[in-house]
Parts: sequence; structure tokens; C-alpha cells
Amino acid sequence: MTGLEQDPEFDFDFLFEFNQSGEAAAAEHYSYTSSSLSSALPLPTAHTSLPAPCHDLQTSTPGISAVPSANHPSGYGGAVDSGASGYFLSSSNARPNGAPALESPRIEITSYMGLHHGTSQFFHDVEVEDVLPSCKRSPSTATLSLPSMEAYRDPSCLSPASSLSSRSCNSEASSYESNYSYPYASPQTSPWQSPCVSPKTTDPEEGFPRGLGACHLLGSPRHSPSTSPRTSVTEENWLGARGSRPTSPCNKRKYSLNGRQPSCSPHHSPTPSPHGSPRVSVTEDTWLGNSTQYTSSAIVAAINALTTDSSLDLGDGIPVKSRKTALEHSPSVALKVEPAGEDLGTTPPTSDFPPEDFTFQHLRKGAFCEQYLSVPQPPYQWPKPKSLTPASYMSPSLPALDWQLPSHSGPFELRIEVQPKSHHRAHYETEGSRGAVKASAGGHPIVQLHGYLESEPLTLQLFIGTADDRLLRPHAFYQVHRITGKTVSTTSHEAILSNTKVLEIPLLPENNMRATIDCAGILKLRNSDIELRKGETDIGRKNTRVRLVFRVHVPQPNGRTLSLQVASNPIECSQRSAQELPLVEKQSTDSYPVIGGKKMVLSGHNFLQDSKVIFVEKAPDGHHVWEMEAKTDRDLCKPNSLVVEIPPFRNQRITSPVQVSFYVCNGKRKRSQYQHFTYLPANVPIIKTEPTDDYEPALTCGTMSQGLSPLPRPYYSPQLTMLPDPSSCLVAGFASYPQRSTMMSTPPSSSPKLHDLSSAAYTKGIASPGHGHLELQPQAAEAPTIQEVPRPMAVQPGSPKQPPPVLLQPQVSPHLSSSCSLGYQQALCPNSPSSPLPSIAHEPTCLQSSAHPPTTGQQQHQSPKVRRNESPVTGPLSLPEVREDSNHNLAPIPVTIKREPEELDQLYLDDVNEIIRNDLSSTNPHS
DNA sequence: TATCTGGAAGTAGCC
DNA sequence: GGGGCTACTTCCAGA
Repeated sequence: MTGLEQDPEFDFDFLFEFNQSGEAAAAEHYSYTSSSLSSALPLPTAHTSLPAPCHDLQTSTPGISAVPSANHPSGYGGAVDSGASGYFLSSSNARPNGAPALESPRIEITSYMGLHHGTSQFFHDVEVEDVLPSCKRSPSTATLSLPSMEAYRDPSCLSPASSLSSRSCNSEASSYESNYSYPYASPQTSPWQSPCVSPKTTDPEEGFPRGLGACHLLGSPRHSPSTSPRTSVTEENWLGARGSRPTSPCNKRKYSLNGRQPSCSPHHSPTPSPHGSPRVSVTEDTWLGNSTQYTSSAIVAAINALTTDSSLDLGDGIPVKSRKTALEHSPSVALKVEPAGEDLGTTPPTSDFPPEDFTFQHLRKGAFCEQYLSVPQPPYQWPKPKSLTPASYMSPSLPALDWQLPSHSGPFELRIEVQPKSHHRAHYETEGSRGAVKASAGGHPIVQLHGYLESEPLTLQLFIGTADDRLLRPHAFYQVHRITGKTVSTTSHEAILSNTKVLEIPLLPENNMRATIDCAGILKLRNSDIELRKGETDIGRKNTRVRLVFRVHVPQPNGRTLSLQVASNPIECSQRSAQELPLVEKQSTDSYPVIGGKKMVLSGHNFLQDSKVIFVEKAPDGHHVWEMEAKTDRDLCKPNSLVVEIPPFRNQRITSPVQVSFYVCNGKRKRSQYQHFTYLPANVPIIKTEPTDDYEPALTCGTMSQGLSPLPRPYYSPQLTMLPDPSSCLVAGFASYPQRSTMMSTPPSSSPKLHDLSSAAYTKGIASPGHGHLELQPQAAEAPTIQEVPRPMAVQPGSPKQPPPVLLQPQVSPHLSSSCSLGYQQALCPNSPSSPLPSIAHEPTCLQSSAHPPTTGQQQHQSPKVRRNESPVTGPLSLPEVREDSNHNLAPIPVTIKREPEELDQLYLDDVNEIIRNDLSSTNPHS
């Protein structure tokens, strides 16, 4: 690292600049974005700044603790409100951020001292001092001398939990290096950060978005050559980069500390980066290039860049591999001279890229981040689209990656023609690539955009998303990894959006807007790295399922952009899971009358003759209300298929569908993920049920339609499962969307149709009085018209700390706390601790949820620790039962509820994240 | 030689 | 505090 990098002063300057100008700056940004975007930033630029928008949107939330309601209303809530607009993002009027003008109370950002981190970081990165002549800096910038890192790292800024000092591991080490690195870590704090990340904490660190990881990753020294972003923010950075092995946080791994793996250790890295750390290459051009660059967008970009590169500078700490990569591919403007012409990616942005330059756009898009990421530049250049207009390519205001988007709208449909295999062992940064994700039948996944008749190519975005029962969002522990080589025929480009690495693949008309995804691998980030991030609430342990998430932004004639998204089936990424755990990919039936008796064929992997299929009804708190082992036909059992007889449901008198789960168990701790199954009332024909009354809408929303789903499918579809389709609830027309499909029958590949609200549809729905119980109308009313306020209708999975859906809840009529309302609110703040959605939407759950917003099946699960406290004793629990019955006036059949710690494992695992979130939220006032 | 893979050793955390 | 287990991460070796 060069002295410059380490120059605290430098960082502080920026920091300060930021802080001081804080609000003003923030405001400026906004205004910039909103108003001046066009002027200040040429669309092309905006385009490039893609990340920014996302950040904005997302971020608005995250870093800013206060943002709360204000934000929501305008921000998320707004999104919701505007719903319709959501998908259509107006490129024209929108702020680059895409957010309504203002919504975002980014102001908060400013205030916070913690910002230093972020800012500093930010600047630090930027620091690229060389790049940024001090003279160019804003005069107003106050220079803060950095006496010591301590100062730098204002303890106050750190959340208690996160406080480095608190961490034993970092202790000393943390002092300088940590601090040093720390800044990087925080870029996320910036308001622009993705919301997904940590929502809300004022605490800078908290602000640390999980997405950050991505950035880190990107910047991270270790990441794989081209890609793997490492989240180094963690220990290495914070805790003491000095440690030999960058990794283990808190000395979890002694060996690492011992330098057992020197190779990994940044310090030892054999292949120091020639170019120096890939810092954010905020080059003069990009950053200061011209006066205009100071525009908000520029700032945003810079921030983004900063964000991403958190770890970069740890020069020493950069893992060989990462470093190598970074070096090779992403020359950082900042410190070192980039190899001339190294590649596009690295090329210091010149202030004037031709907007048309696709490559460039990408670069710019990623702005600093990308450079940072060091996207390996392929020998071949990113094809320049015939005429990829910014609009076609990307709108400045694109929905954040954690927003739920429809897979189709109007004539357009983004579809995964060929699903990826259910197992793909992800590689660590310390490993070589494990290749591209493949399709189960050989070959690679294929994605196609239907209904697009224009001649302009579009860009298909791919990122790694979660596969749990919550809303789809970028996975904190996995990043897409760009694969290159002889075997790769698909051109791709990496970009970083909201701290998540995104692979961009051209969708060409000549190929029927079809792309073979043979260039996407999956990188696993060390849990320790990610978990230590401030603001990161998810846990990595056993959180090994991901989905490939594809997005495409289709420019509309009216200037808006239609964003479609589709997620693949879940992909198990762990080695062990792939080898031992049973996996259910498909089920021949996903609903059946309570009488049971029907044979159901499960398709998947690792089935054994001894495999058991257990049907479970879970209470909102996660306890098993009912368990029943289904009969399996051992004779027909094959490694890839299992025939099971659907057991009769415990309550033969249900009046509405009840969703339960089942899993395949190969032994202790070897069980598949829960699959959803719906029991239908005995006398009810297996036909779709439409919400009929206020009392049961929830039910319908939550559970019904399963029977409808004609195709067997894995239940995975978190988003679907979690979110009752608002649209369905709101719009009569949408009722047709199988809620269930959303719940589980929807092919994993399908994205939440729930959100599939075309602007028109959505608008109508909202406007439509007929959907009264969807108290959404008011919101709609509040919301600016779509055109006026292009906000993604998509659901914003808030970060854990995200304020509860206050806005929505009130609107929901009490008696309705049905799934619809619930679902809706969930949709708004899916991750909100206060409004968790039960992964399993059985009737009781729906109702209860409403009654007990804070607890959902998942949340109710206690974290591992908590669990331990739980009585392992098996005993009858009447709670769930009673409530359920009472609610439905059903004569409950006595049920014995067993508490089996082991059994709950899965539940816990599934819910741990939520729990953690809750814990964090409760413990952290700010958040 | 480089990449991809499968397998397994070493380590950490939990019971 | 040690042993057993499981999960995570890293390393090794073969194709």
C-alpha cells in the first residue's frame, strides 16, 4: 500500500468533507440526482451509475437509521404505494436513484459521526489520492488530521456489538490496521447503500451493508481473480489485518491466526499485487475529472466505489489470489499506475466515455466499485452493442436487487428455460473455480426473454440470491463468479450493484433474447467474513442454498423501464449437502384433500431406501404442531426419486386449505429442506379458491391455490412463499395468479408473480375499489402517479432493522390480518422483524401472524443459542393448536406436539437469520 | 499448464 | 475439560 493509502489525513479529508457537508451534501446528492441528473449526468453516465440508483433506493434505508418512516413512505413504502411504478422506472424523470426525489432521508447519513467510517472509507478509497489532488477537493473540506487510528475509529461510532474493541481478536491488531481497513468497510454506511444490507443502523458499521461484502469482495484482495469479492471487511480489515490469515474472525480459527495458511494470508501473499491494491480507482477522470463530476451522481459513484473496496487496501492482507486478480484486472487508479490498456475494466475512466460504449458503461456503472472489483477483463472485449442506448441497457433508476420483481408483465416474460442443477459446489476464494453452474440435464441454464420484439439488445443481469423462505434478495454469503475460458461461449461482464456482484450477459435479438448461462460460477464467501460485517444479520452456517436471479430491464416506449426478474430453483452449494443431504427438487403433487392416501412422487437427490418423509405442520413459532411419517414405497425408491403416500391430515374437518411441510430424512441431521404441501378440505374439490370474504382472504392468499398448481415443484420460492401476492389481493385479475404458486407451487424459476404488476395492472388494482381489504388504496393515493414517481413496485425487503411496516399495518384492517394484509405488509418489509412472514402459510399461521406480527414461524425459531435453552424434552404443546382451532372454529383434533431439538434444527436454521435480525434490532436501539 | 472436480483433512463450535 | 458430531474452509490430487 502506498503511503497515500494509508494516509489518514487523506481519508479524513474526505470524510470530513462528507460530514460537514453532510446534510447539504446529501441533499445535494439528492437534488442532483433528481433534478440534475439529466443535466449533470448525461444519461449515459447515469446509466453507468447504475449502481447508484440502486444504492439509493436500497440505501436509503440502510445506513440511515432514522430514515424510518420518512423513508418508507417515500422510499419503500413508496415503492409499495407506487407499486405499479415500481416496475416501470422512468428513466427520464427519475433521479438516478430511481427513488422519488427524495425520499430518502439521506440526511441522516450525514449526521452521523460514524460516517467517518464510511466516509473515510469512502474517501480512503478514493483516496486515491493521486487521483484526487487535494486541490480538487472541495474547498470546504475540512482536513482532519488523524492522530491515531483510534481517533479514526471513533468508538462511539461503532456499535457495541460491532465494536472492534469489543472483539478480542481484533484488539491490538485492530488498532491500526483495523482502523485503517475499517473505513473501507463502511462505505456502506453511506446512504446510498443498499437497503438490503443493513438497514438501518445509524451506526456506521451497522450501516455496513451486507452487500458490502460484495464490495469487499470485490475489492477484497482475496477474491478470485476475477471476481470473488471477498468480504474482507471483517477481521482482516477490522480486526487486524495483520493476522496471517485474513480470515477467521475473532480468531475463530486458530490456524488461521497462526498463519497456518500462509498462502492465504495477505501478508504472505506470494503474488502481491503488482498494481497495488485495487483501490477504488476513483480516478481523476471519474471522480474529479471535471467539475461536473462533483455531481451527486459522481459522488454516488464514488461512494459506491468506496464501498466496494473496503478491503483493498490492506495490501498486505490481500490474499494472493485475490490480489493477483485485482491486480491483473483491475488496476487501481488510485495507487498505482494501471497497466496501460490493461483492460477496459481497469482503464481509468476518462471523463468522456462514449455513452454508447457498452464496456465503458459497465465500467462506469460499477464506477469505482467495479474497477475495484477488478473484473477480469476477458481477452475479448465486451461486445459493443449495436446501439445499446443507455436506456436499453440500463436505466439510471433500476430497482434494487432485493426488490421483488415480476417475471413477466404484459407481453414480456423472463423465463428460465433450463434450470440449473440443484447442486453446485461453490468455490472459496482460496480455491480455484469450480466451474459454471450447470443444468441438470447437462449443458447450462438457459434464460430467455419472451415478448421482446425490438431490435435492441438488452442486458441480462445475474446475481446470486437467497433461497430461503424469505423474500428473494442478494445472498450475503455467495457471489456470482464470472467464468471465462474455452468452454464459455457466453459473453459476460461483471458489475457491482448495491454491493452485489452482478454478471451482465447480453440478450441479443438474433438469439431470440435467449442466453445460455455458461459463464456463471458461484463463489462462497467465508461466513466469518460476512457475519462480522456490521449490519449483517444473516448467518452463513447452513445457509448454503442459493438461487440464480436473472433480471432484465426492458425500456418502454414511454421512457420508463420495465424490470423483470426470475429466480432459478434453489441450488445447494455446500459440498456436504451435495453428498449427503437429500434434496427434493420436485413433487408430483403439492396439495391434496386431508384424507390423504394419494401417492406422491418426489424427485431429487440422495434418496435412500431408508429415507423417511415426514409431514409437519408448524406453528407460527416454529414448533411442530403435527408430525406424521408418510409411507414410502421402498421398492420404488431410487436415488433420484421417492414415492410416498400422502398421509391423512390430523384434522379432517378443515374448511380451508392448510399448508404444511414435509421433508425427506436420511438420518439424523440429514434432511432435506422443507417442502410445502397443502391439505385441502375433504369436501372441497381441488379447485382454485378465490378469496371470498374478509375473514379468509388471508387464507386464500396464503394457502390456497396450491391445489391449482398443476406442476409439481419444489416449494422453494421464498418470495413467493412469503409474499402473498399483493396484486392478487389487490387486483381481481391477479387473483388468477396462483397465490400458491407464489407460495410454493410456483416453479422456483418463476419469480414472484406477485409482483408481477404491470404498471397497468398495478395501477388498476390499486385504483380499483373492489379490493378493499387491501388497504393499499390509500397508499396508492398517496403515492405519486407512476410516472411522476417511478418507484419500483417491487417489494423492498427491508433490512432487518428496517422499520416495521408501520405504514402498512395501520392500514390493514384488524380483522383482516389475513395473509393478504399480512402478506402485503410483509412484502413491504419482508425482513422486518416485526412483520415476519411465516414460511409456512397455513391458516393458523396467517391469522396468527396478523395477531402476532412479530412472530412468525421463522422468527419464532430461536437462534441456536436460544434453542439450546429450549427444553429438549418432548412434550405436548397446545398453543398453536388451540389458536388455530379457535380461530377457525374447527374442532381440533388433539395433537401432541413434540419438541425435538434435533428436529427443529432445520427450522432453526431456516429461521436463524430472522432471529438474529430480531436480536440485533432489539439490542441495537439505533437499528 | 490451467481449470475443473471430487475427496478429505483440519478447525471451530456445539452438545 | 474432553470426546463426539457437524459444518466450514482449505488443501490435495486426479482428470
